[in-house]
Amino acid sequence: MAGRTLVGPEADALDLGAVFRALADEHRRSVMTELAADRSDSERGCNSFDLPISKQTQTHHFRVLREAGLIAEIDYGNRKGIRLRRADIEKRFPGLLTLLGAESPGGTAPR
Amino acid sequence: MAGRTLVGPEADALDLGAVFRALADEHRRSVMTELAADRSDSERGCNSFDLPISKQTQTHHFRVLREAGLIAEIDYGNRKGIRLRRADIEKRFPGLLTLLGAESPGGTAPR
DNA sequence: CTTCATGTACGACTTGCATCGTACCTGAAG
DNA sequence: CTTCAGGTACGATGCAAGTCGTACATGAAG
Repeated sequence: MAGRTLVGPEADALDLGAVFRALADEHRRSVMTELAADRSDSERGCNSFDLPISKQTQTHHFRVLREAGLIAEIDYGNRKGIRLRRADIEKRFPGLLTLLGAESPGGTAPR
Repeated sequence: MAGRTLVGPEADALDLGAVFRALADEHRRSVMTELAADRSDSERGCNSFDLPISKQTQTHHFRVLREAGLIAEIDYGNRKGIRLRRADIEKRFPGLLTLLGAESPGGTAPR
């Protein structure tokens, strides 16, 4: 029941280059935007994001997000959970998550 | 004497994906970090950044930064000036420039 | 004019990366 | 046990991007 938690680098070791590279992809950014919008930071299933890509590619993207230090993955064996590392991100790069929310209001929004 | 100013998209049209893609490259990020650190926002020559890459590649990188809306290029014909679009960036993505300054304190810094 | 430094245009090369096909593993349900 | 869904590992593929070589344009200096 208790799965092993896979985490990337520690909070102080987060690399801004890796973070920007991770957030450069549309699919990964949409995942992060959803996670950042949920203030409860509840654990989510990794197929609850409705990504229009195959399973293998999703695995790849979640790995990139984890290695960038943005999320933690909880491995249950045949299932996987995703959790946003909000505290660590805010500690190392304050304001980054707020920035993700600023994507719609004025950008692609029809207003 | 007065060169033509080349600017990318307007402030409201800045795309977060393009911005992250632009900042994902080490060389472009170093340029932006230097620009963000100079609070006077003075115009700078484009070879004042000591980039360890060829002229052609520098041209390419500055073009990417301009098309992402992060800088403006002033064309003097045989010379070029670089200016940070601080106001526009702060208006659309407040806190982004501050984030660039957070690269050293705790990351690659020797402490 | 010629010379020179700066920057660009075009093309080629190489690397990185997103994507998917196939095969395999894991745990739950039957 | 078998079946099945969720996830991973590995390899292949196609495309985007960083890099540079060659050639050319621009304006200043001589």
